[in-house]
Amino acid sequence: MKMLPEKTVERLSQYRRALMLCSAKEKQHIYSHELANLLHITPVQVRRDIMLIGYSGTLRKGYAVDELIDLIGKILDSEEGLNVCVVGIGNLGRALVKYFKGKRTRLSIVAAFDNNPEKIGNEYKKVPCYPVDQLSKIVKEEDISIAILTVPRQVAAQVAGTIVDAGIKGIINYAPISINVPDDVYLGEYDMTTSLEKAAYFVKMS
Amino acid sequence: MKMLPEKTVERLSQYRRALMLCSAKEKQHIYSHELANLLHITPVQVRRDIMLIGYSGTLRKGYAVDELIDLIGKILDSEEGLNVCVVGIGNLGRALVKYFKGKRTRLSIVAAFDNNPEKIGNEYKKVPCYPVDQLSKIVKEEDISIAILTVPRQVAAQVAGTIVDAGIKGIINYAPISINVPDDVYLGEYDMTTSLEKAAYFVKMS
DNA sequence: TAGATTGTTAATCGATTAACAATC
DNA sequence: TAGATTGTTAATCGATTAACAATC
Repeated sequence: MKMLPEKTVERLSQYRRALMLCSAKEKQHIYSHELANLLHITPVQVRRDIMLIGYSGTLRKGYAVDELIDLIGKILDSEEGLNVCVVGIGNLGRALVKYFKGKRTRLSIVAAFDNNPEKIGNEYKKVPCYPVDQLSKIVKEEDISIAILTVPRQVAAQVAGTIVDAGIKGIINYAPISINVPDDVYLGEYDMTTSLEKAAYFVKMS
Repeated sequence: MKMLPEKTVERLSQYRRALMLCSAKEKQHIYSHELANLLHITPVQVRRDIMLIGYSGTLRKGYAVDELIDLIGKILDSEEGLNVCVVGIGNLGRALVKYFKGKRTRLSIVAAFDNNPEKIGNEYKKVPCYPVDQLSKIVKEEDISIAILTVPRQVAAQVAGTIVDAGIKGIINYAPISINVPDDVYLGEYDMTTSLEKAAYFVKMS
């Protein structure tokens, strides 16, 4: 299948989560406007996204919840699953491990890395913590393809280099500085300072 | 001044941080292409953003670092400063407090809220923790205008209601569900599951 | 049938990039 | 002068929304 637009991919992830809540409540069909309300977007956008993934609803009945969940799974998930590591196991790293651990069968956090001797060798939510200099080795052993970077600003660039050299294919960067990666490595940057300053600007201006 | 585009506001926050690092290294001028490299964007975009905020560089010399920092401050920061609270002081809430505390003079985290009795009454990085049912009172007393929401999914909707009722003007939602707020309240939603699933999709497809 | 809903194309909007004039 | 750089308009690109046909 052709690559979907970024924003559609983001919404598919959110549709799935909303749909799984519906499924848990035994709701079997859902209208585009209902799904739209759950995500606070428009019904047209929902229908367009669903059109893009090639699914069809039933007129006057809406979309079959479980079918749509399965289809989104086929699109978003890798058949064999992907392994993820967290680099930097401070508060933010632990929040991520705690949140993701066990949430998805096809996306699992299998290792953490840190340089604090007190943390190395420990497990957090059953995820073992290794020293950063073993990153390359463990990434190969455990076949890890995505790294979540939650280290302090000062070491972010250097650690990012280590991660890229280890052959990681995607990095999610929560460190408060932009990092540099080759073109063939996916990079998502999420900067909490920027989020907060942006909110402050729009609150001030409104 | 007229409202700036969202993306420009985000980049201004990042320009400022990069510029402050330059300033700390006693670098006094910076070219658009240097600033662009630090953020991994194009020089044209840097120049266009700087044009939008009405600043001018010097031909062949670039932009004066400290002047630009000051101007971005005038645009992003409120003169009187804004107060912020964190609602839900788990790992993620603590990560945010630890990271922001003392970072900005015009944007301070002044309170945390939680319902866990072990946390109430404690301070974390000098930020006091109150029970959620005192939110409205404390928000008024401390003149808080922005809330960062880091509570579990199950209670997010309800807590969001409490926050809106207390008169908060901006919410940054890190809870893994979309929340509903009136039109006049700024809402930024940052969903870590979506970030990770998006990365997985593009890694898989690349 | 009338109303509600899906599916899809075309128009619009917002953001980025290309092109280039100005000038040190 | 030639080359490097800023500043700005116009073109392009990507995403959303409006409009509407189809149909249960």
